[in-house]
Amino acid sequence: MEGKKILIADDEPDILEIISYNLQLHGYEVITAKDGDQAIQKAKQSHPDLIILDIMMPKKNGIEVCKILRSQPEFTDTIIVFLTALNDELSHVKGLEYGADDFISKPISPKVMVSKVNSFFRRISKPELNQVMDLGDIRIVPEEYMVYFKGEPVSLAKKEFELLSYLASKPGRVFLRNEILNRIWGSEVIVGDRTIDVHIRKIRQKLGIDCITTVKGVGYKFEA
Amino acid sequence: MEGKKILIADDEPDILEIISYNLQLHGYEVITAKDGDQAIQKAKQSHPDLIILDIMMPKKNGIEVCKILRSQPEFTDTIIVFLTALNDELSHVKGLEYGADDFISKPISPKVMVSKVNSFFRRISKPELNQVMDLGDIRIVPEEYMVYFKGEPVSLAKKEFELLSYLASKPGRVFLRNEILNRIWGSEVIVGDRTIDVHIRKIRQKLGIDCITTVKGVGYKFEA
DNA sequence: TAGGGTATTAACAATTTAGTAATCATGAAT
DNA sequence: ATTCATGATTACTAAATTGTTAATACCCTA
Repeated sequence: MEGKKILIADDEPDILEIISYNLQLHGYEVITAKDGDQAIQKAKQSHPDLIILDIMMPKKNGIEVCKILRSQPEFTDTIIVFLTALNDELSHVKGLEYGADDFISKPISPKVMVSKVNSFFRRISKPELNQVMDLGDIRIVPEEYMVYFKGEPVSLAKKEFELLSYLASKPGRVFLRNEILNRIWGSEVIVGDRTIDVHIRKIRQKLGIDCITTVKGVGYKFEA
Repeated sequence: MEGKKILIADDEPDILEIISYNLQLHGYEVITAKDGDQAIQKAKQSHPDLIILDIMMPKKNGIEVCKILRSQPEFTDTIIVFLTALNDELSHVKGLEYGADDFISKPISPKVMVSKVNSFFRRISKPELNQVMDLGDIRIVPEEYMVYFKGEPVSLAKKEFELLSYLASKPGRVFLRNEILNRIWGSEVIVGDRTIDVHIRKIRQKLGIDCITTVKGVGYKFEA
């Protein structure tokens, strides 16, 4: 990943050190911050592509930082990820509310950290994602969060839209349930088994046609 | 190839000696056996990545050894290769029928032997799975969980698809019923003997042509 | 050509998996 | 404060897949 910028905020210098060292080894540009205020300040001046926030930090905690950044237009597209203690359910919930994209549980090995970071970038670097997609009768316009069926606008909710865009990003290709969960819900968020189905159903309902095919025991695929 | 284990079974000590010496020079770990029974015993205790079997051996011949090993779950991914006399067509045919992956004709120079062995590992180490398979009129696209017959899409259920993909992964090679069970159902799951047949039937039915040949008493093979 | 073993087949039963509708919690909008 | 949309969950239903059985059919060999 050539020269992507990552901001890491944590109050433990050791962690900051070891993580940033390893990420730099893999070609990332790393900026560090040791508390919440610094995180905000550095984020504003360097515009990172990915921000990793420890929840527990002096000055402002990770959630506050996230909340503040998310409210600014220039950070709407930035990936924001939290570092959380292993079973910190509350932070997960709070984090999601304030626009976190995913979570990383501590403790974590540098190796795993790097691979997680790689996957975040893989996730967003899909070029299709911000481009208008024309697929037969269906046109997906990410900019507007809108889908058009034969020219008629159909408004989908956020999750529905993301789901449809994801599937449509590679028509014909089957996406496993797990892949979908990881991509749309994040790797550490656990949602019930039927949740995907329900969203799929809503999409089918709203579009009026069945452009999504079920592959039993495997997953779903988009077909024009 | 760092530390791959190779088992060679041949009843001529000279051949054993010269081949194993040369393979060791190239960084392979070599185990030798001088007859069929020993080959089976050593295979079980050392779990080699590649097994080279002379056809003509005391105790049990190469084909018998192959058949026995192939029916055990732990050897489904092991490459098994036969040493055959140059024009021994019959052994070639028989060998394929009992699950050999390839043949090496005798006499063979150590140099050629080493390069053949290298190529076996190269072939195996790249995961062919997920790759589109084009086999005459039939095209298998794992990504889509779809099979095309003369361009026409044919949708198979999960098990059917897995089964077909497996057989088609090596056209001409016969897969023993046990191998199929181990690979598609896993070694813990026990299903009746007729189950495979039924799935094979469905595949034949859906595809409309008989690309799967029955080898009575042994197993099935894919043929384009 | 009769018999043993083996595969094919169709019908059925079991199991697994997805679809659905109703419901709840939450936050945003009015 | 009430309403509304979203998103998740639940319990139930529907459907497809998968496995079994049992009645043939097939082929080799004697």
